[in-house]
Amino acid sequence: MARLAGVSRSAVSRAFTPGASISPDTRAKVEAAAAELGYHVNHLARGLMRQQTGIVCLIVADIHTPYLSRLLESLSRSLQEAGKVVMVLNAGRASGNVEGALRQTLNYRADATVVLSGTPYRSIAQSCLDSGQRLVLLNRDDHLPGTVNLSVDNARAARTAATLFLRAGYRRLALVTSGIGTPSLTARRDCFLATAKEAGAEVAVWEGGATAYESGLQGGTSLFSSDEPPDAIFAVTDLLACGVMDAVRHRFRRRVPDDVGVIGFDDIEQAGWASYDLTTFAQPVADITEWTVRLVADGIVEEPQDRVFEASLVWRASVARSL
Amino acid sequence: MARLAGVSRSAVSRAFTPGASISPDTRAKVEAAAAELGYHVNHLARGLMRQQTGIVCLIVADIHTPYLSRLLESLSRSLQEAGKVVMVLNAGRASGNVEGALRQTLNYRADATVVLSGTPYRSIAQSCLDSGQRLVLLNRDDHLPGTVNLSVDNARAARTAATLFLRAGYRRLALVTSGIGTPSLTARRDCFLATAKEAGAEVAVWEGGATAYESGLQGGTSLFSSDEPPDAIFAVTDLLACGVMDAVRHRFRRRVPDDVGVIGFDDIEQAGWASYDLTTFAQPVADITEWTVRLVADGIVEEPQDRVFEASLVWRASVARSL
DNA sequence: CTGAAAGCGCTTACAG
DNA sequence: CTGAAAGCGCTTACAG
Repeated sequence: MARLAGVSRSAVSRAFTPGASISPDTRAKVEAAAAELGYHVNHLARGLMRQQTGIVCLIVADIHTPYLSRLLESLSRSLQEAGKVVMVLNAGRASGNVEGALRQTLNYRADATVVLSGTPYRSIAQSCLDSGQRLVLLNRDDHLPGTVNLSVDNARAARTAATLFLRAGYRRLALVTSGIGTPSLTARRDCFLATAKEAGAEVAVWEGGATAYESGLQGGTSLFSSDEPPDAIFAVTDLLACGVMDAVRHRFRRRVPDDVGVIGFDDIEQAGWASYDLTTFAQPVADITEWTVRLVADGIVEEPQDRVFEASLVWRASVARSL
Repeated sequence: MARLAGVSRSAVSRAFTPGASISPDTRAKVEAAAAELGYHVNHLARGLMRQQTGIVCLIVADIHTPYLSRLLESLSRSLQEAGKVVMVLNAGRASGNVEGALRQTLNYRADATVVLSGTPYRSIAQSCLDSGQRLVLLNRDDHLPGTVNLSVDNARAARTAATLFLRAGYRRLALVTSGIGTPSLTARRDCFLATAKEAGAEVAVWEGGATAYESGLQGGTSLFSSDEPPDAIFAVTDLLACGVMDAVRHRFRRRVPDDVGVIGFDDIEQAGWASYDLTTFAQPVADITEWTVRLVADGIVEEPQDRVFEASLVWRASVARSL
């Protein structure tokens, strides 16, 4: 390559390094040769010398899920636009775990890794930090020193949900959540329960299954099979909420929002579909993305700070308007 | 590292190479040292020497879409289990294009790349091939020599859809498709139209927008605003079908399947939800995944062969049973 | 602005 | 089974 261009290896290196001091003339020669040979800088070799590879790893499970796939889309796009390249490490049950993914992260000398699902052990996370990685955790509540936590104000949203129901005149509240107690879901549950209690309202709780449509279907069915079914249900996730609504409507012929109010969380695309028209809280995907890029790609060095973003209420038609 | 273990660099290399000749004794020493130092083999450097990096790139747009995110999940999981690591290159409009993604593929010396969305130019695809990459294209109809095409039998499915409608007694057929003429969508449209024509049935066509729920909503609305609305609609995609159903039901108060039959394509999760219960064709995700892994990770060298998989009919409740 | 040299962290014949 | 040496494809001081 250098030979064909008639210059030194250094020169070709400089030709592909933005801002390197090289004359337009030699650059042209290099570019011509590159075009002829189909030459592409080997970023792996480059990463070996510079102290960065340009790789940022995204550790995630349940990619097929509406919220996570949207976050993945947003993150991958923005990271890419910031000049990074995204490695996706699937940490689902069947496909290895968070630890294995974190190890890959080390093997490929990622500049940074962001954990969307699961919680890493302290020890391996520390290894990542030690290797110079930036580590950002999304929606975890454990705080590892040196990492950054980006999260959502679950407490406030859950409180709002309870308040909304009460104000609209619903009295027999219920909560549907999955059996997988991630920090986010637990926070939503606890705050909803606490707010209801303060207001003197009882809350029926259904907890089980994965965070999926089927669980919502089950939960809704179970709740409505009791002697005194609820008249308002906070489903801790839109997927659950869709299941709940379908149970309520198709299995029990109840109307939403007249007979029963429903609130979800995430604002997945389906929440806006006419069949659901679900009142919910929108995940601050843009904020999460923006800050992740800032932390991970822009090399902000100032003491990394945790952030809590608001999940904004999206008013739709699954809750009766206050009287 | 080698020093701490008291062995040569070669020895530590062999300790991490499965099947290398090394005594249990020195392996133990190396492992102990590795644990103490938190050492992880640098796969980038390794990739420089061996002729493979272990990286396989997935080029994809619209990751947030139900079908694509499911395929991505399946592919990433299986590739990972086969010992590969997945790089996701977002080729959406706003985030660079297929060419840019393919260039990254070259920069990172991927062992293989699979194109889920978009069609690469011949020239750059050729560069990938020249660099020794395996290149698999999903659902494209252009055939680049040296690449493998994995696709779905769109023609047959579309023919089946038309036949099903006709047999069930529907007479005023319609087709809803997006304005983006990907090979798959075009094939579905053309075969549906041809089959209907053979049977002497006219088909109203609505074509526009992205392949999304909103387009379906629009298409359904437009079709039903005419003097003679259809009584059966083949939506070329489930997302479109959901939009169509919502338009039909919520805007025109028609019943599915009594007043109008609907068939979709993809079998996304939502197609199975009680609010839709959509008859559709299931994408052969398992087949696609299996063959991709086989081609990409298992190093099958035999002359690469294109494959066409069947999309199996999933009978649900959006089409009336034949009389 | 340019080139020769050293080095990034590995692996792989090659001897032993 | 093991080590010394060469080399993968780059970048980066260091002189000029």
